[in-house]
Amino acid sequence: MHITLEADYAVRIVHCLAKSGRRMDAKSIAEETGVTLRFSLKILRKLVSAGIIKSYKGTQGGYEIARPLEEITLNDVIQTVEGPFALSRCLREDYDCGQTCCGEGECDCVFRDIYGEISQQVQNKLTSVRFSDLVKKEEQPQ
Amino acid sequence: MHITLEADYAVRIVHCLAKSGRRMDAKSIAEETGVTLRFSLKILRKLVSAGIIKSYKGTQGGYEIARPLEEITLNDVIQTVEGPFALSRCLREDYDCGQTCCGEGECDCVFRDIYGEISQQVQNKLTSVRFSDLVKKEEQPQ
DNA sequence: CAGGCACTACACTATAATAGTATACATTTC
DNA sequence: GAAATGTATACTATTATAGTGTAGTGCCTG
Repeated sequence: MHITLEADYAVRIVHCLAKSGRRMDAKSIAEETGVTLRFSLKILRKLVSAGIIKSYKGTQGGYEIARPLEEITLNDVIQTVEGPFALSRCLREDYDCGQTCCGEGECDCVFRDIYGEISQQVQNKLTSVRFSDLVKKEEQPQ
Repeated sequence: MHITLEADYAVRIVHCLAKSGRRMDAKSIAEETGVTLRFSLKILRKLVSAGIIKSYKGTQGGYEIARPLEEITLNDVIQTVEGPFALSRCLREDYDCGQTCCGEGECDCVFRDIYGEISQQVQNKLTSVRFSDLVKKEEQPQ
């Protein structure tokens, strides 16, 4: 029902890096966001793979935002961790709902369309939120 | 991330009763919906408590829809099983997100508003779907 | 008015998904 | 070349979901 804690953490982490505007090492990110170091590292790697942040090894290494904040949306970050938002399992391609109404593999019941539409709306909404806006909003409260 | 299977089953069950328009016993409902009998019974009880369906004991007992189909929405059914839709845990009253940005008990970060707004939209959408429409839609396909 | 049918109640177990951790390794800078 | 920092993969713990067991209650029918 909820987005996972991991996705929630990922959002916090990107937000943290976006706010700072500088390179930060995993330890600082973990402290700042309240996520354990190890779990942060795991999430950071996924964000790197997704091209949302860049990593640098060695002394003075760390992570920084990889592209303009205008081009990073909430949906990008959440999707990196848990895939595209789907209200019901039957929207997943590989899911077999087992309903008599539905054929093999592909669910075809009346609810699929409704769930699909709602999921699309959620994705659109999440896509409309850019990290540039979030950072701006906090700099000038109100 | 997804609504639970239980909620999904609950929707199928109400839909099944709505379509039939008659009293049905748990066994028939279970067969019709593909949900195991025991789990059906559990869900049926919740739906009875919520006033969505009525139950009758004894021989010739069973379940039937308790109010006009126009007054039963997808949201009613899903909410009965899993409470109001909330995209993130921090929307739950009792949840402490542990973030440094947030005070005790009440989360106050920038994302809360966004998640809250989206959750409200999902609820509105789910509330707009009445079982009367669903049954009608299937009687006259297209 | 008794017997069985059908729902009720609650507590328990199993499974799966999420959350978190351990260990070993690969780069980079000083 | 040593310390700092990220990478990779596999493992364990915890929680939530899904499903079951057992006993009980009320109602209809014969």
